[in-house]
Amino acid sequence: MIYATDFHLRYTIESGQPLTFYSILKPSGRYGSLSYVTSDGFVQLRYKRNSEKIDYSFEGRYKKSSIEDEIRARLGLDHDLKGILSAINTDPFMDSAIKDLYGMRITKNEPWETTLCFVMSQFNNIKRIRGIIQNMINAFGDEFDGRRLFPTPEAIARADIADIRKCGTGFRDRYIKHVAEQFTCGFEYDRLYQMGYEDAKERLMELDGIGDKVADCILLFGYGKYEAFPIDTWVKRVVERAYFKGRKKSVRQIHEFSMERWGANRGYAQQYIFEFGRRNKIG
DNA sequence: ACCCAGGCGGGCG
DNA sequence: CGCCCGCATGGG
Repeated sequence: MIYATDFHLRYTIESGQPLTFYSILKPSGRYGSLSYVTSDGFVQLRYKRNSEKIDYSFEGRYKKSSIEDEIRARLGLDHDLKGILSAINTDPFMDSAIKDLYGMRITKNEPWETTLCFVMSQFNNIKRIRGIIQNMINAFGDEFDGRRLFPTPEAIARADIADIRKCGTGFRDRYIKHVAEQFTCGFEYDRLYQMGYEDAKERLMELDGIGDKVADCILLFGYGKYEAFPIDTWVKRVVERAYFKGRKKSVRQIHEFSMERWGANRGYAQQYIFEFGRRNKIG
């Protein structure tokens, strides 16, 4: 049993971050049930009304002794949400986003899983990304008790590029193949945990198919580096509108602005801007 | 039919 | 640097 306060399950899951939570969210307000798959197994959660407790069950290669810590980490439940949000609440716009979405947390996913999902995300939409990821799970995931786990980089590295494309990846097929090969051999992705944000980002961007925005997503959702501020079409438009009277700004200028305004927790600021803008169709 | 989607790489000035 | 272009695919 996991205890969770200042937590909104639906906002967290629906805000486009842990894309492999492809499956079943049965929402009811801030509560609901959720099941997701990783490369290690399957997890089911029930966040119960009134008790603010999360019931869980799991199958796969998880250890009973550490599964609660893994779920807490994945859902961002150990973050000091109150403290972070009060630190980034610098203006009326952010204040309304925070009031609207209070309890939304930044999840911590596996680096490889995050990388695959966000390489897939370029020039794409969230609904279709989820479908393609599901296809890749079905096509390349190891079988466990009749179900498919999240595919390993090895499975995709040795796959035929035409079979990758059959999952619906489109032109991203060669990026996916390349990144999987690098994760299998040559790219020491665990080292990025020890590296500073700037260095880690530079290293990620050496890979074909990973640019400024995708690198920031990987660092934010896959490595827990909250200095990352992914700038997609939504965030760019919303920031221009809310903070620059609608004037066009370059990605570089928005990076500098976010750094000055929100500092070390600007990744959280980004997530509230993104989801608030998307839900209210601002931009 | 037309437009867009959590962008990126490459080529140009 | 900044700007512009093509890129697969499916849903509104």
